[in-house]
Amino acid sequence: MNEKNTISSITYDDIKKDIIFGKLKPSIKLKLDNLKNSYNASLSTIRETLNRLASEGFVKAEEQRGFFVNSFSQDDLIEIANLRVLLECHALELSIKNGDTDWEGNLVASHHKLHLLEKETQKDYKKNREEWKKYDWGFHLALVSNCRSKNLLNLHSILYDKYIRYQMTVTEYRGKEAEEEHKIIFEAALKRDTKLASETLEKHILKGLDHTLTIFK
Amino acid sequence: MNEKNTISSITYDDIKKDIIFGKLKPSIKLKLDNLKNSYNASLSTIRETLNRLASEGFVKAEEQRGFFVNSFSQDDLIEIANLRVLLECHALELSIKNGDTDWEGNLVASHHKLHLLEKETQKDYKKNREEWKKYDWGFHLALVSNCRSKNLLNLHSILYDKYIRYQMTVTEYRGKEAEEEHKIIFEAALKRDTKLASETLEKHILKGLDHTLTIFK
DNA sequence: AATGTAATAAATATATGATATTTTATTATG
DNA sequence: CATAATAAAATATCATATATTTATTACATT
Repeated sequence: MNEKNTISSITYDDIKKDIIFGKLKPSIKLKLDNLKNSYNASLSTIRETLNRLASEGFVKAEEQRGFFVNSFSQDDLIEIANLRVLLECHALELSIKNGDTDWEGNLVASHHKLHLLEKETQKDYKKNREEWKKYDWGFHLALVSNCRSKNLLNLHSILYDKYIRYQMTVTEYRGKEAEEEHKIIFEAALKRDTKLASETLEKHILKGLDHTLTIFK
Repeated sequence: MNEKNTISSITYDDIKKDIIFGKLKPSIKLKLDNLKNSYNASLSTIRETLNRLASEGFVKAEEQRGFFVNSFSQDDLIEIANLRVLLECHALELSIKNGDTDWEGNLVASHHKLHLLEKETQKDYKKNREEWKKYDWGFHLALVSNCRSKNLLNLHSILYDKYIRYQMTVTEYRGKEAEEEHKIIFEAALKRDTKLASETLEKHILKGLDHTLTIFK
């Protein structure tokens, strides 16, 4: 149920994915005619998609001059990381407070799946990036999913993707350290240790930021 | 310079405004053909606009079933108010910390203009709602404008509009009390009293929430 | 000859109207 | 009264036409 049927939504997913994983590189111009051919959709459909992505901040729309993949900058990355800390830690705290059995079960499952994949990822990061992102997202979403604010969850998911877009350009996997952080956050959340969970999550995001900032050096 | 030339951007502004001020009522279906006629634009242009507004959360898009003005609910309003507190107070604190002369000047000006208009507004709120919103926004923007995070400012402006959409349906003006809060925030910001400014801003938003919640009773 | 400006051509974005597909409403049938 | 078949309405998509921007060329000035 709730399948994505329309060309529009398929195109949206495809282009967004290509931006996040760097197939469509920062700052490049998105020429409508090119996109039309590579994504097999009409101009109107492409424009709808780009307008949506522009609203979310993955694409920059310049009136009558066209669309561009949003550029990278150190400041932008720092802003995004800090906002992610603000929203995700807040959501995590709410989530833990509201914590119920379903949430806990889902959290255990998603951490387990992430943990399994982390081993694979260490072998060949580049190859497994998409998979890794899927399970990392699954875990972080499970953490905050019980915050009872759809508005907050929406904002958070966009911010997560923006953060990850930068991270996906870094060639080395942060690995061991990040896994350890995941584990601490996970266990703290189960124990309802809001403070430890939130503080470790903040560290986790900011250390990821540091790791990613190397691309600007 | 930087004028809004395209039909698309004009239509976007118009429809957004009509949603915020309740001319397009919550939950109603936005039939493309009707909009096409009332806003004098082609179907594709209307669709572009609605896709943008859907991304921002003013419109709900249901695949192959069309577009609807986002519905009202008590929970949604509470979520929005709380998120506005989180983001706006955070931005205010940053803004005050970075506070410079330009920021201060702009703040004085915008508070002055708001103060002048508040007197007018008391006479005939319904008539002056649009004007009031413009100056209230001017003041709140001036407060946070120095936070040095474009990402934060973008999110904040959308949240502000969502909050105000609810408030615009309330017939009575909160008046005196809100004006007093504005004044305290303003003076605290000038004195660089971050704590007082932030705490009063939080109260201000939450009292506005209470006032608006009456529409659900 | 080098540089700046104006005129033209090409590329591109914007906007529209026509067609195809899907959903919703209506009618017919068991 | 429920279900199936049909008709109507609405959405989604596309192909084409118009307007704007960008690139190229020609011309004039120092």
